[in-house]
Amino acid sequence: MPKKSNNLAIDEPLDTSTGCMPTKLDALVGYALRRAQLKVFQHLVSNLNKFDLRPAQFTALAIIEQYPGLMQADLANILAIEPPQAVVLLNKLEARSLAVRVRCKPDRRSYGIFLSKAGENLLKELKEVARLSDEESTAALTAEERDQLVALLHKVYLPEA
Amino acid sequence: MPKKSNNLAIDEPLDTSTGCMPTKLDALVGYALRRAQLKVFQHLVSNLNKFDLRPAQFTALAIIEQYPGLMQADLANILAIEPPQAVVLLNKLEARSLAVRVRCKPDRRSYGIFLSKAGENLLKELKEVARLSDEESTAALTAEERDQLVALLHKVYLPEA
DNA sequence: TATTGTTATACTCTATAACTATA
DNA sequence: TATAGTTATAGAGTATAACAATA
Repeated sequence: MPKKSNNLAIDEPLDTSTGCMPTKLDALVGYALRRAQLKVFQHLVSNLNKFDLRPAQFTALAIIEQYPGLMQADLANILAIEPPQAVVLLNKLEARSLAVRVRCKPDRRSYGIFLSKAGENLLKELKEVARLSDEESTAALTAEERDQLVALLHKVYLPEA
Repeated sequence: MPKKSNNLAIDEPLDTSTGCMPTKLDALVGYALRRAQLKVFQHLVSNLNKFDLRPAQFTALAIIEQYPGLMQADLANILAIEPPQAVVLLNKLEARSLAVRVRCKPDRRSYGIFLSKAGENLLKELKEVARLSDEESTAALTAEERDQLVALLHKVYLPEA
């Protein structure tokens, strides 16, 4: 019979030191998504620390490259953040001369946002860092499984499909 | 030839109103994970709002059910939060009489944490809510794809495997 | 001296309302 | 009046240091 070491409902003390305990919640998509996202995200955060950048700042640079001249409101929409957050984010990028706001001629309320040459160069490097960080934090997957995972995730969050 | 409507690098204004813009970043696992997680998580948040509960509180209830009598430090470890966060979380659960702290006889510094009968009953309901929320927010997936996704996510964040 | 839980604190992220300047 | 951007502020979530009680 099992030994009884104390008066609690569990006889064996839990060993929660291994970093990640499997629970019954793992069957939920939302729970599994959260745990996996947290791991991959934190790995990227530590890789971007060397550049004194946050993931959202890297994302913003990539979006500005893809849509040069876009307005702040569009950047906020694509990043899924509120306009006030876009302001502080852009302030930091502009203070580091990675991006610039250019007053729009036809509508002088808005700006066109562009990457600086320095921003372009840094982004090129960051993309490789992100790709590598991705592979490292999902090293348990084969390349094929990684593609499968990304395809399934797209089905979840991209419209139409 | 394409019409030129302004002096920006893009000729056509962006339509970012559709909720989610595809970008080149979608090829990154981390980015896709984040977007999908955000969508599924926010759906759960709005479903749990009816119960005035946050996802972490639901998770805590489920973990306490699985490991009745566990210590606060273990709960913190499994939830991947810091001990001070576990304190406020448990304070709220205890204030609503969903969980209880019981002083541990052999080591009077620690508590054993248990669900109340009300906590057990509520958790039963919450599990169904979470399962349904999961299915709704991943309605673009077949049941088989959902299982595939969960299996791939486990490979990413669970040890050994 | 070390450990469990706690308090206090701070820093980030997020969300909202109110303001400005243009339209 | 409506819109683009901004400011101010408040609420979560998260992390650390310092403390009390117990071992």
